[in-house]
Amino acid sequence: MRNMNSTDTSSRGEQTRHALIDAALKVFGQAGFDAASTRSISKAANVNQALIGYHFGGKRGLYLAVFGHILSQITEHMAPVIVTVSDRVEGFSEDVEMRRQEALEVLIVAFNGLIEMFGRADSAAWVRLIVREQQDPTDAFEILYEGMMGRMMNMMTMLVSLASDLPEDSEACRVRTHMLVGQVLLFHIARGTTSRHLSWSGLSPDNINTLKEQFRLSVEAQFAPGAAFQ
Amino acid sequence: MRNMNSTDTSSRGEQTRHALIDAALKVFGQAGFDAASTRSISKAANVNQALIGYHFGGKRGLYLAVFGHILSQITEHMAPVIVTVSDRVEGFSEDVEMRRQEALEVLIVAFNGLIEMFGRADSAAWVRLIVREQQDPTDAFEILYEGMMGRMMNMMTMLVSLASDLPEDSEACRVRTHMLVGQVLLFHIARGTTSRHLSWSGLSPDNINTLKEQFRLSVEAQFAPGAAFQ
DNA sequence: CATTATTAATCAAACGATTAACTTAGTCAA
DNA sequence: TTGACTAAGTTAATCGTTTGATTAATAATG
Repeated sequence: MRNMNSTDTSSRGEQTRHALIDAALKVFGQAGFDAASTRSISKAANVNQALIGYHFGGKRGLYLAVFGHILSQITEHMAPVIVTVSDRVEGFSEDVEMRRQEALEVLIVAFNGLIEMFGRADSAAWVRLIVREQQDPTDAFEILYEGMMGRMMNMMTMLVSLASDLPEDSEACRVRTHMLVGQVLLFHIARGTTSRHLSWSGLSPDNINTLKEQFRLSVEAQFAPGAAFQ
Repeated sequence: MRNMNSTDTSSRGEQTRHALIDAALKVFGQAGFDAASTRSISKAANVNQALIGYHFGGKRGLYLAVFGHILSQITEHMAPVIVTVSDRVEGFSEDVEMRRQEALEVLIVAFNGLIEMFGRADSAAWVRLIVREQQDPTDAFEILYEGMMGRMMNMMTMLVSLASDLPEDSEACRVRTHMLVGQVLLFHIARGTTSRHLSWSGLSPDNINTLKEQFRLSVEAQFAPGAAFQ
């Protein structure tokens, strides 16, 4: 019964699928998987409820399709960042101290890409979905991690290793990388506390700039030549 | 037949309420508010389903009661930490440099308290609930923030201010404080990524110690006398 | 004219809430 | 000590809704 036509990208069915994924992204993000009803999603997409079953096999199938969409969004945004990082890493100096400084710069570039991606207005919906999946990951999270997030974490870890004296595969290096990610992501994850403690409503471009600036100061201090990094 | 005290805290009803809150904490934490059914909660509590309505007015009332319970747990754990901090702050030196060093030490003590609290085995259930509430806070989150979390954030901000040159009410100071919290909390919030990137399953006492150690190194570098703070 | 897509209607299951009957426990007059 | 009386607590059953899924009939497409 169900059929995924991949040649007609703007066929009738394709439009419906797109409308459903778009609406589902918002409704799932707002309410979570269980609280979101297929009826509210189909209504938001201006589409008959039975079409969810027809095109995606069911509610769960639509949910997974949403994560496929998120993955493509993230990939699209981070691809140029990854290319930039790869290019610059190849040209790193032989000198240890110079290379540390270069790696530090690239590390900040990479994290700025992360901050900007999560700062985009339309990312708010899928940040919620990702956070929910983090709690007890399912197949949906697997799509993201295998597709992109794992790669990004490894890239960040490599840069941290180059910018410090920590071996790339050491636990300390991975923990410190994780902490850097935490410094950035909590502003998006813990909106409840963020909005109250900082009196920020949402994350304006100004707020994003403040974030990038303070993160840079923090990282430069942590990776300063004299810093006790072991 | 007059053994039972009339002002007792372990009357029949009180036992039922406790059993329900205990079970609800687990089920709500596991599945979230919507996916958790009153039937599954009452079954886990070995109690009739109608008693949720009788004792708490309904599902939502039980949910709020669970957050009241969480608040008391957090308060219980953090109270001694807050006392310690308050005491030591009062005895801080007049000398600026010495005070910075003292504040840094106390800051680490305070954060270690935070790390230990979230590291407790039984905290996993309510960490999930808090994270869920962070996304779009309701009355339930208000209970936590007004009751404890706001106070703690302000305390941390004060310590950051004393350990740096940042004014306590400056945006930079609050942002940096928030980043420190993020360094610690992401390990509990983003379990999906944590477990994959670090090959940690759950958070063992060893992992907690690693966390404290690496956090201390990070903070000492960030607050080193030479660090460019602001 | 056959494939693809859409529609309204309907299904059984699960949901939160509520009811009325029933049990337990503490109070107090006799 | 007893036993009727009352309030608090508990129980099984049922209420009306909403849920995700599925059906058969219809429409659009190329």
